Amino acid sequence: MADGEKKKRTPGPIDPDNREVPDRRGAPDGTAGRRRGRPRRLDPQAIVATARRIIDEEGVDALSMRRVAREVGSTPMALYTYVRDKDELLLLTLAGTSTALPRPQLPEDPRDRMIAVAVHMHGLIRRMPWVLKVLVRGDVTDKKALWMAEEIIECALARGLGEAQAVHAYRTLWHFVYGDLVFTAARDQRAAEPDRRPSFTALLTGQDAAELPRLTELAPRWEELQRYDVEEQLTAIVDGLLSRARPPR
Amino acid sequence: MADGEKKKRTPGPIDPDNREVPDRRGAPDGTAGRRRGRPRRLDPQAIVATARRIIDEEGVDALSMRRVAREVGSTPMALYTYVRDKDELLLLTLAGTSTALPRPQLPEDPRDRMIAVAVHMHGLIRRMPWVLKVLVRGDVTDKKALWMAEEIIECALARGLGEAQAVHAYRTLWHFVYGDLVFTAARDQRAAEPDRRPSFTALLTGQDAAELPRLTELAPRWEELQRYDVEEQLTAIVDGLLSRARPPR
DNA sequence: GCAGATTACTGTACGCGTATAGAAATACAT
DNA sequence: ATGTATTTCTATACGCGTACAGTAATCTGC
Repeated sequence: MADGEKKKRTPGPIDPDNREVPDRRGAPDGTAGRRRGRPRRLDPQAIVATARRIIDEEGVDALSMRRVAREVGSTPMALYTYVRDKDELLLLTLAGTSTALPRPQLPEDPRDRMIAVAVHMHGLIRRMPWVLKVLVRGDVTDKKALWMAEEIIECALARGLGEAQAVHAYRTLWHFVYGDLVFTAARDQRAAEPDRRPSFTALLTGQDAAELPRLTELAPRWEELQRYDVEEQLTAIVDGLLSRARPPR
Repeated sequence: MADGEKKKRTPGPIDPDNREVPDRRGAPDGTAGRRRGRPRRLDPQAIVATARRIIDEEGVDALSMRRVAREVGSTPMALYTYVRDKDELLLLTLAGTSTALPRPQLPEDPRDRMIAVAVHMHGLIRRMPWVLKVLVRGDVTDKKALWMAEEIIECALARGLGEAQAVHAYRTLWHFVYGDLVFTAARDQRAAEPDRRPSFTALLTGQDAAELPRLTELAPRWEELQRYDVEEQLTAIVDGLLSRARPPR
């Protein structure tokens, strides 16, 4: 009790896989021994379930700690017994969501397979854009999504990349996918707002034309030129990454 | 006045380039005619300047509308006469900041030049991580930063890419850079927190090993394997993108 | 002078995430 | 029984971004 760090947040964490963690402290064996302190009145699973329901029904913006607390019949701060902060709640909510996602049919060729997985990854998140905010915090915490990393790395290795190179390739692809999704989402949202801020292309005037001739030239078609096919870009990236392999002899 | 949309936010916007917009409404010619309504008591420039000072001195987390209002001797809501929301204030703050950034020496070869610009871009933002939050909202609003887009696109064209391809290449590079920065920042922050959440590699147990053999194998070295050299990855991406050029004949 | 019109600002309020302090409810050692 | 340790939950409070409604100060046309 001297000046060391105090232990906090002792309660068992919520397991993403819908199995209650049986409180390792109660009994040394597997049998969930009785807890020591005040008994729980909240069900950790119910908290996550409520959060998920709110998100499903009204979108991620409708989710608030106060709202969840109200709906599970408690106070906001009580939730903090089970989650460190709102982000953690989101993370747990996400972890349970992607459980039932079918894997697509994948090509045999490692290169094509890599591309296909990356495209799949992109499309997956594109359809549930709210996870973007969460994914930054905990990398891909969901085991159900790890097969994509596994596949990409495996393919990279099959094409002769070293272990480090293969992992780097995975991260590079993921970073691009993430960046693309963030900006696409931002642009979509911007387009939805009525009084949009002028695109930078509108700012290009006389004196800029001298310094930025190419941008000035392309400005009128800028919006249109921006739109690319993600698969094409991913293909290019994959080819670039795979070109780093030492040639198979 | 019937059922049309009401006009709001009539006040002239703040010009990023530190020149006051002279209120186009007062007089048709250039002379800044007298304004019509109640005279201003706040200086738009001062608002942005104060925001910038707070960020420089105490970091972006210290910035709040209330704080800025207090420091310019006004009320929070008064600021909303000049900026639509906090994000816009951040955007304006950013726009003025990057003014005095010197361009680096660049290689002549288009490919190397592309890579160099992308690396420069990455390093630039890496040194002021708070801009990440802002950049999503408005694309690159700062004219002083547009030369990088210009250079990249120009190089891509020089290497035989079509106009659309060149713009796509720029966006692809930018999306990757952005994604990389976001995740790197997130990881740095996570590492700084004492009680870090277990990395996914710690979650891999028995049954996972069967489904995810490669990840399980790499798990012990995961943290180390993640770290890549950005320039290497950018080089690979650039090469991949440039390989889409139709061969110069 | 005086009545709008127009612009700039004030006051109040809402819901938010969460820090902090303490109260309540249990198990366990005495 | 009685304290003590442990855990869970409650109460209160802070600062946040900003919606909304009103007030104040100026210009313009009469």
